[in-house]
Amino acid sequence: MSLRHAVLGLLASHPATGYELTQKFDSSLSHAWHASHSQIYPELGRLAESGFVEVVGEGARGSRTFAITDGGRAELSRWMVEVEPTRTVRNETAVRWFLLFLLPPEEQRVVLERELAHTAAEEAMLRELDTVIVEGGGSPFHPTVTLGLRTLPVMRAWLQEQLDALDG
Amino acid sequence: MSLRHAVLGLLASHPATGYELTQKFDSSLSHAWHASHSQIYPELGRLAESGFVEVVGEGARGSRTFAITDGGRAELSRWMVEVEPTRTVRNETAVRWFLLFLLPPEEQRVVLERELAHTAAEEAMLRELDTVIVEGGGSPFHPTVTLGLRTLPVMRAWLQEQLDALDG
DNA sequence: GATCGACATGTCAACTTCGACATGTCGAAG
DNA sequence: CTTCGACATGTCGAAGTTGACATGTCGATC
Repeated sequence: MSLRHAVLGLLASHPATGYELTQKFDSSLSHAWHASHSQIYPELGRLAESGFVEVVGEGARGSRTFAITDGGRAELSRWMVEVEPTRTVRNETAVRWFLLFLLPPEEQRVVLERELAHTAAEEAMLRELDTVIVEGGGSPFHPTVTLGLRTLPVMRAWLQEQLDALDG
Repeated sequence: MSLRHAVLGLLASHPATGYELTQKFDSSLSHAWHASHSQIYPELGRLAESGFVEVVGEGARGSRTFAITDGGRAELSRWMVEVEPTRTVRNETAVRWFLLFLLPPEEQRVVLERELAHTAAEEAMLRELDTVIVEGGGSPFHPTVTLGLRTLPVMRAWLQEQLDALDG
């Protein structure tokens, strides 16, 4: 279960409310792991019970800000360094790209154009995020943005090539 | 649920037994979707009930070979072209890379070296698969292998840079 | 003819995830 | 003063996934 350590990791970077964590799962972490608020709130409760996070403040509308504890930091390190990674992946887009060439050419074209547009949009979003981070003085997550900005053009070029091959 | 369409897609490429499909999920499809035999056999049953696949032969040890039907092919096309893709991803390795820079440098180094070794091994495996496919006269899945052979070196270079940055 | 590893299928309880429902607050704009 | 959208948390049944248990066959090697 990576959810537990993903939440712990986000809190290791900065204290946050469940709501803010949900937003981070929707934005920065969305390319690695998906989770909705209905998973995040119970998980925060379990992490608190384990002593890995604690409530450090209460704000408007009943919001509670959680922070990682020393025990939580130790657990995060232990998991990152000592626990053998689970290499299983679940990525519907990758399944679709994999199966694409079983379709008739005209259907391939429709899918390729949709994927090309989506990839270009992702790239634009990442470029914007990159600017925000650089101008904001950096972030421990910046290297991952750099990686995305290198892999997305490779994917976009590949999609374009496949599209060109349909015509050629 | 992509499992259904991943199984359907594999059968669209070639008839297969549940056992063979399990092997394909462990090898070629492993970078896109993970599933074990305990999911695949019941799914084959459900696909047969829906009329998307059918048993086309029985072999040794009670094995049954399934093939896609015309209805199955239509369903695969419908899903690929008309159903809006779910863009959610679940990738523990990506979570680990994302959280890496929250760790102390010495722990980063350990993780980076492990990931570098794993990425190099993946690359070697894909190169071998590429050779097998090219010598075997091609495959509808070959373009995806090409994509992997382009993205993996980008990732490997990135990992190496992060490692170099720890020393420099 | 015994053993062993790959082939082959199946079930099931525990756990994780999804999507809908539910409830309420706060600030801004009309 | 009402309305509306963002903020904020929570539960729960249904669906999907995992990992262990279970069972048996076939071919090759000793």
